[in-house]
Amino acid sequence: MSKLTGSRTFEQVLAEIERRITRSGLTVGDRLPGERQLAEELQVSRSSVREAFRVLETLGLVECQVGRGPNAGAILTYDPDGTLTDLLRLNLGLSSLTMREVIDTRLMIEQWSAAQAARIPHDTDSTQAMAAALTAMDNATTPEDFVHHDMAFHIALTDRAGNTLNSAIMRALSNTLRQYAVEAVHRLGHTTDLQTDHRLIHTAITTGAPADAVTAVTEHFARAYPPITH
Amino acid sequence: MSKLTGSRTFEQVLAEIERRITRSGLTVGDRLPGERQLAEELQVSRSSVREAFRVLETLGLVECQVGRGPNAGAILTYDPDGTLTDLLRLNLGLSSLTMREVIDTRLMIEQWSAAQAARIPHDTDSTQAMAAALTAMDNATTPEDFVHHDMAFHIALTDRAGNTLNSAIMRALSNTLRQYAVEAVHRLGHTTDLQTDHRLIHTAITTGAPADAVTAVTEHFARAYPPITH
DNA sequence: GATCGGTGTATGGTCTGACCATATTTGGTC
DNA sequence: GACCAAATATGGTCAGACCATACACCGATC
Repeated sequence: MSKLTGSRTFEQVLAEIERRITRSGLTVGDRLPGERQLAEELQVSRSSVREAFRVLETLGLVECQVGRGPNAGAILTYDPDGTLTDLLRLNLGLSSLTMREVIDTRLMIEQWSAAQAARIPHDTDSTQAMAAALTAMDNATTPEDFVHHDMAFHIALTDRAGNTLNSAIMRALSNTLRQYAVEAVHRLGHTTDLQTDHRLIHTAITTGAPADAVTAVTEHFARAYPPITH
Repeated sequence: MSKLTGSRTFEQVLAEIERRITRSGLTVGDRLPGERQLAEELQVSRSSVREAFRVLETLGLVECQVGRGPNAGAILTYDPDGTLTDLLRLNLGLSSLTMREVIDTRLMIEQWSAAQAARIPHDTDSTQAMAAALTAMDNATTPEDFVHHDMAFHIALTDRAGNTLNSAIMRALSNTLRQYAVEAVHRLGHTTDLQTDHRLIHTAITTGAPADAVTAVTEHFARAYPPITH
């Protein structure tokens, strides 16, 4: 239960909201009661409700909109990426995590995803996304632009494996590594080798060769994020 | 920057706190200014500071203690597990995630960790933790007790690979699967096969056989979490 | 001098009530 | 029917008060 049950009032509000979500079958897109209404229903102050909402918002479960109408209020949503990205960035700032660990975890997910993607039947969405990212990288003129489409390529690869949890983690890891990747491209000075890697990965997946896909991903990472780096 | 920069006041407070953490080299164990002081320094209301603190607390970066003295106030800490556990549980509640995805991600991490652990030199701490968990599982009398030590075994395995990010994710996944695992043990009716698996994994790691370790982990999961399950 | 106990105080936790900004809804006017 | 203005519901913010807690301080006692 961790932080969602406790003596503090806002934690009890959290517990009640979680109860309503699980019991009453609330799902993504549904609206939560307004702050004032929930405060009165639960006999707590609006401040406590608001603190609970901040927690839910941090966890990527609700989005809050001001104003009036069907789009206003707290809406249940699904966005773990933001939470995970914040979590990674702040822990990197606190030095309780190293860039190398982030890179290794991303390699782990991509190896796994590439193997899975090569085994399952074609998924037009993610396949097209990968192909589009490849050509976009060919046409990229700046490192920033290249990295943008590079991220799209690797995310599409992960999505193709079909595990939404891995996809969410992958997105957060990519966000965290974005600036790092831009600098890496600047250092390399060119992107031809990286694109060669990408096409090897792409071919291995589309031709259904899991082992080749894993090897290609591994070699790509060795080139893009050599072990020397901090 | 995601949620940490925005127009809302508490988001600016968050940005300022993050700035202080990264710039001023604040680290785990240090104290943040009190709510009242920070409110005055930043010329915002205490409510806004509190909402920012709730976010930081949710992200596992600070712990708040009431009272007075060196242990009171907001202390920088490091506990991503709690955040991730909440995140997983709530997303399972929202049905935006399935138990199977959680299990697959855990398998991925354990395969990777087992391979890493078998390659690196012995680490007395985690090696002893694994051995202790094995004997504790032998002596366990209830499924709850068994699962408790089973979790310790698998977490020690992951820790042994030396990636704190993977360890944090692994802990959260284990927490999420705890009840599920207890029920699985009840269904099985006995734990001898599981223990055989554990000892195979343990031996493969301590004798430095990465491939065997991966195989053993994979087969263990096939037994403990067969693909039929919901 | 050391120990014990009461008081002071800084801290987070909560509540109330007010006001603002925004976006939709409502209703009146042309 | 189209358009514009007022009403309204919503989150965002603020100020100020009070409570519970846990340590700090200081005096009395041994």
